[in-house]
Amino acid sequence: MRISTKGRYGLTIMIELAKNQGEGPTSLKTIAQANNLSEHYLEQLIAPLRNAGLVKSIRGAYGGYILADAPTKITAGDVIRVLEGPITLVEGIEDEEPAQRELWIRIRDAIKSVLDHTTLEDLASHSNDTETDGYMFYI
Amino acid sequence: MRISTKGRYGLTIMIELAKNQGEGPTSLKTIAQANNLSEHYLEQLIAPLRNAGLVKSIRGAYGGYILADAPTKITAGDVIRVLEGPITLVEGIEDEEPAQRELWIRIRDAIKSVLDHTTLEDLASHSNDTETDGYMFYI
DNA sequence: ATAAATACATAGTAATGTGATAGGCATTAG
DNA sequence: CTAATGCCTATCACATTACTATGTATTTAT
Repeated sequence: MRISTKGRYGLTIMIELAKNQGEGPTSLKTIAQANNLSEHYLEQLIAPLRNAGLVKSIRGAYGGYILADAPTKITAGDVIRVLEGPITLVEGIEDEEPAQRELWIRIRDAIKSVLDHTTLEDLASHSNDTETDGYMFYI
Repeated sequence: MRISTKGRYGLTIMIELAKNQGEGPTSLKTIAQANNLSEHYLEQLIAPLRNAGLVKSIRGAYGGYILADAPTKITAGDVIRVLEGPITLVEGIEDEEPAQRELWIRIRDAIKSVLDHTTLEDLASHSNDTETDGYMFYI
């Protein structure tokens, strides 16, 4: 139950685009350098985001990417769903054991609620928070 | 962001033990056959549950496993935590990008709340529900 | 005592996913 | 034209998953 770097880096890209919104295209090179990530790897992550219509690309020199919609209209769920795939908490659809079904449903709903109510604007506006707590990321 | 069969089958074992509570030890063979699972694989899953003190083993013929505590005292979180490891939503502890921190914290808290408030008794008492909806497992 | 049933242990393995790296083609501003 | 950038395909090392295989140790029923 881990969110891979796909989703995390994808969100990083989208947050950067949200911060630069209205200022012309932002290149992946810029984002990669600012976040110390591999530009080539980010290319692979933004391809599905483009195909999903979440970003628009401007090709050629001084090109880059812009958000396809306002930061208030794009949610973390939009991004995570594209990059982490059709997220299945459990795989077996015809689960022979109904005992666990309600548990997964409750967890799914909880995650879904958070993802779909957090917009890129929410995330971009917290970029300057600095408090850190490593344990916070363990369940 | 998927819960593997480790966690699922582990819960299956624990739910079976909860249902048979007070009726002597239940063998893995019985549980494996009832749920159409590999007994050998279940052996590997129950080892950490035993080491964590969630179940007790009775060796020898007509032995098996019993819950180490009442089904009302053991939560889904106890089981999932043991089998899915120290669950990290994200890995980087010293995250350079604080923008996403609050998102992961919210999701973590939501999942944690569900896992820690669902007991084996809750799960065992829903064993006979039969409604099915495949889409329910996608986020 | 013996045989059956069961827990306990270790190793191997095919398939898949992750997190990249490498190289090159296509497009466009200047 | 040239540099900057997007776009595309391939490859790869590593870890994880979901088992399977092959035992050994322990206890009970007979």
